Amino acid sequence: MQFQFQADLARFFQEQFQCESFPVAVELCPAEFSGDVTVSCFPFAKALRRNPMQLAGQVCEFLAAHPDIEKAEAVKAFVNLTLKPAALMRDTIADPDRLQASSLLPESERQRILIEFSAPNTNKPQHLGHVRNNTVGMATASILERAGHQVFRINLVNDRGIHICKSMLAYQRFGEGTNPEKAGKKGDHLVGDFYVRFDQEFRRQIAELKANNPAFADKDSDELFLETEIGRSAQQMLQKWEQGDPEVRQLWQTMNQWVFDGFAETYRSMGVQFEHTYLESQTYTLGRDIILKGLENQVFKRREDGAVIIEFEEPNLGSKVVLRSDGTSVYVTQDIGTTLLKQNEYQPDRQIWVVGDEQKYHFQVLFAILKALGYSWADQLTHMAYGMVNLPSGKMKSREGTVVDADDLFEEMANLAREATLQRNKDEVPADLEQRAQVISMAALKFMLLKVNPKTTILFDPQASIKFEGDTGPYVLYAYARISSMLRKAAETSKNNAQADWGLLADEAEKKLALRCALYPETIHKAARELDSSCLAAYLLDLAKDFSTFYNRCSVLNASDPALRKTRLELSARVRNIIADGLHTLTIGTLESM
RNA sequence: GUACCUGUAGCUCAGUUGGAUAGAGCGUCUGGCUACGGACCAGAAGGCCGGGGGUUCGAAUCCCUCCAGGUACGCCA
Repeated sequence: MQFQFQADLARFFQEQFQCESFPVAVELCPAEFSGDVTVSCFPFAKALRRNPMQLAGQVCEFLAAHPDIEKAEAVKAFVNLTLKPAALMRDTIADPDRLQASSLLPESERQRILIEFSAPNTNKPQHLGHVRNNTVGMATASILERAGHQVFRINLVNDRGIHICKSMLAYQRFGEGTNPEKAGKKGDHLVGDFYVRFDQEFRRQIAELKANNPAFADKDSDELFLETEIGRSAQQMLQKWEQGDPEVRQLWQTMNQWVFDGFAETYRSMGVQFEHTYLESQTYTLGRDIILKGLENQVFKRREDGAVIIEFEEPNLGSKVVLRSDGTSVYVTQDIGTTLLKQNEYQPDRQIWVVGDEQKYHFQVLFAILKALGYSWADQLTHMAYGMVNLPSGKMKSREGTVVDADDLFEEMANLAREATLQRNKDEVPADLEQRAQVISMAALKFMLLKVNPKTTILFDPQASIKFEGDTGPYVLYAYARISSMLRKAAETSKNNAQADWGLLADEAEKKLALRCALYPETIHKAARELDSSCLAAYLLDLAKDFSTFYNRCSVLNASDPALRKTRLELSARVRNIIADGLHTLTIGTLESM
């Protein structure tokens, strides 16, 4: 918000106290006081080293005489202002271009930003946890872009490793030559079934093993992996894969392709897109040379057993193996390699990883190593750690089948949205019913995930499902559809060429709505600066709520005179544009009717 | 054991560069349709902001401590 009187007040301070100029902030006046906006005098009191109450008196006196202000009232250290409607509208929404332009960051602050998210494994379909990652990743990228940054969305698919070999092995043994077409199943689901099948067989063998060897009785099953026949076979398969065994590679290629095809469909439903997808099978050896070079430069050292390690000065980080004693890479080594690759290929000013908060330590280690290696950009790396999605029964586990599957969830949600839409349109089934069901259900789901702070752990109750009423995506969509409907009607019935006159908008609800609109640019800035979609989601709810209040109090199409009607239509149209802009920034679509 | 995260209304969550009487939604209870679209609006009830101490004119917010829940600390990824 930027009002004329703020600049005037700043000048007043300069003259009155012979001081440097400092910014004058305003906020919305709380509902329990009368006024449109409030000036808090605590910041001035600090800057000027004066009594805040006394300052409030002076500020009140100055502003009461200001031509834009109808009434100024000092309450303790606050000055509550009622603005003249014409001035309020002039400084908030009368000029939509200004609103649009000010939501972009200044040129000097815009960066090239690379954001990596999703990063699925190719042994199973995606579940609600991945949906949160994808949604947060896409929305964050989109928010950064909206604020003026240049953004590159990157996926790094974990397409190799023991977990994939498990699915492959189970397929060889129990698959009977099936494929997605024969099974009538999405490829990622089919491969996931074999992952679960592997685990069943593994657990059967573990039980058998424990029954026959009392010594194993209290060991946990991960420790006994190589004691089982099927575990050893999976290990052997991984070794064959690494040696490039043609048969294993062929099967790997085939099953991975099934999964990629399945993922493509899931991504399409969600509107997820990447500038580039890296495959771990092509990058996993990259970090090793850098480690060896670092070993020469004494960033790392070789332990007696041959492993290469780094010892951190920071005690909480301890020490970390970066090359195994057999010379192969570990997880963090691979990430060092891919980070450098991305840095070289995209030359970003900043890299962001959207990865679960359980990997905080990993990223601390990664960033600390890159810093130790002397890369100047190493302090421009951010781990955007988000919380898990848990079920009432606890954590989701793919191999135990206790997950909310992404595709199933999308389908259920779309069914609910379709029913609700039909319920509302009993007379005539809308031609675009499918489209509506898709947009509404995705809006509900994404909004639910985006309105909470990314770092909170979400509890998702499948029984309670996802609501379409109250604090939801559909509520915001509904405000948009209502305005659209109103504007359509206005276009049909408009017979006059009345001019908008902003001074006519004097109702509480009209002023509140205009003020809310004016808060949009700073909300975008905050969301981008803090990588937090939730403040934008909360803003859109407030905006939609303020619109609904206005809509119920102030008649638009049947307004008492043509100029008032025209002005209210203009106001509504601006609200509609902001809702659309905001929802699209959260990667949520809009509907003209619902 | 050490580090980090979380603890706010019955439930799900906002609110921290310290500022007015702590806010929404759901649920519960009252009202509002001769409708510019009821996926709505107006209102009520519901809180020692996990406990205790401290700093401050002022603390949900900062510091200390305790309690509860979660996560991480692999030559797994």
